[in-house]
Amino acid sequence: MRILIVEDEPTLGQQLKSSLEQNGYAVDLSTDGEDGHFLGSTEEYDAVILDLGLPEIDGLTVLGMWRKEGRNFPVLVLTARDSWSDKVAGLDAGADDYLAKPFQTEELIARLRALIRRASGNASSELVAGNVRLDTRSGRVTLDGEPVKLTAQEYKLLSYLMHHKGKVVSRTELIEHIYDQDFDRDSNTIEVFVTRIRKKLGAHVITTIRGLGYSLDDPDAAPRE
Amino acid sequence: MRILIVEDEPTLGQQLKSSLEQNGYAVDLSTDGEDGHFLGSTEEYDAVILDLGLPEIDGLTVLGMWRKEGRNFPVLVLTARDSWSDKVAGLDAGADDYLAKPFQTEELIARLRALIRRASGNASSELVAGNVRLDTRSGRVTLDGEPVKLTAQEYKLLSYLMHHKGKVVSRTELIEHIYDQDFDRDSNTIEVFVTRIRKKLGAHVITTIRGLGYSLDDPDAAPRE
DNA sequence: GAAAGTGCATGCGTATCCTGATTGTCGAGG
DNA sequence: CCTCGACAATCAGGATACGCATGCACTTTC
Repeated sequence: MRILIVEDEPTLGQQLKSSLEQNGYAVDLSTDGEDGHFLGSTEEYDAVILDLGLPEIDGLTVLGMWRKEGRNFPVLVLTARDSWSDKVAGLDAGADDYLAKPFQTEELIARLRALIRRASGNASSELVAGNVRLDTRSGRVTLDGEPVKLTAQEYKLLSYLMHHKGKVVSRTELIEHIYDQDFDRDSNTIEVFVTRIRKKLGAHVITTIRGLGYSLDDPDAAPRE
Repeated sequence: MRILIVEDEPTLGQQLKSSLEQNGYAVDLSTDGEDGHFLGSTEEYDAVILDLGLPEIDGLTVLGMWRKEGRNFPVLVLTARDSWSDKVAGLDAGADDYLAKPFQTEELIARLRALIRRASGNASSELVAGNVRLDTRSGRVTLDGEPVKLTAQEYKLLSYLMHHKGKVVSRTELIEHIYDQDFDRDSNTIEVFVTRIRKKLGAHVITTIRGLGYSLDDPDAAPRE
């Protein structure tokens, strides 16, 4: 885990740096807003500790610039000022947490842990097979990055196949998982939807295994010409 | 956005509830740990406000149980005690933010906003999708820069969709997050409000995915079908 | 008490699904 | 190598469930 500290008081900055390093973090320290902004824009950090009372550029300004640039690392804001209106401004400017000086180092570290945990918490569960991607959280499918519109049944079928990538899935298994309970077993709906999916995503995505069922293979895993 | 408050002091609890409701949240209120835990385990919340000093079961215990069950909504912890060791314990137990009593209601709401914003992966307090902008701080919505008047429910629905931009949101999910507990699940209210929002903002903002739900797309991110 | 907001019910139009028939492929055996 | 049977793919038309729009009654707000 890599942390950036932007803090103009050298004493406090150094003290924080060594505390965090003792806790296993890699720490970069910047003492003014301009330099700090540059580091945050160019390097990759898991979290940033930002002092509001900076010379030259205000901390809030720096934060706003990062957010405009699309930087979305979690930011913990430090300030000597203790009025709640400042807190509100900081939080609304895009800060994720707030700590008023003076503070206990233990508390800072605990909040940092919580921030990083949460930031990594919403990782999107994405299934990938070749040039097809299916995000189960958002329920959306892309082909070579281009979004593809699937109907409800098409999505269900593709989703099941991608969850069982590489495995041969029989028609009855598909019917059992896509439809509820009693459904006319001898109908060719599955074939119909396989056809439709192939039309939208390309024929190669779903392989037919004659007499057994279908299979969805990842070309990367099994390179074949 | 739907919030759960677990607070044993009835006066404070009610006061918080109405404050949040005035700010457009759907709020469930629980006055003891056991009931609160049950609600948090069974219903869908976007954030939880949890008092540590509860009768029967301790707040920290409740929080720990939720996290063990895999519940990962953001939790804001309240406590009368002001020692930092309690804060550390709370944060390590899985809390995402911390507020010591007494506090300003404005600060609570600001922190709540920040929590929800981060939980949905957004860095800025202003949500943008195409030519529609929604400022969560002021509760204003603009279309091509022109302010648009939305009713309370319309705003709630749009806000939820914008917090989950790109995701396909089912009708039940919308109902669960816009309304509190008891509400008739099978009604066409959602469709009605979708219609009304489309009338005000244009039909293109909300996409219908037949059989699955609705989705709010950013034209920049999704150029063509 | 007027005005605005909310939620339910109705009828309508259409995208989506399923069915059944037809056409197309594969593979074994002559 | 050709033929034939079995299985799979495709096509198109009708049925249906789904979502949309509108009107109306109830509630809330000022």
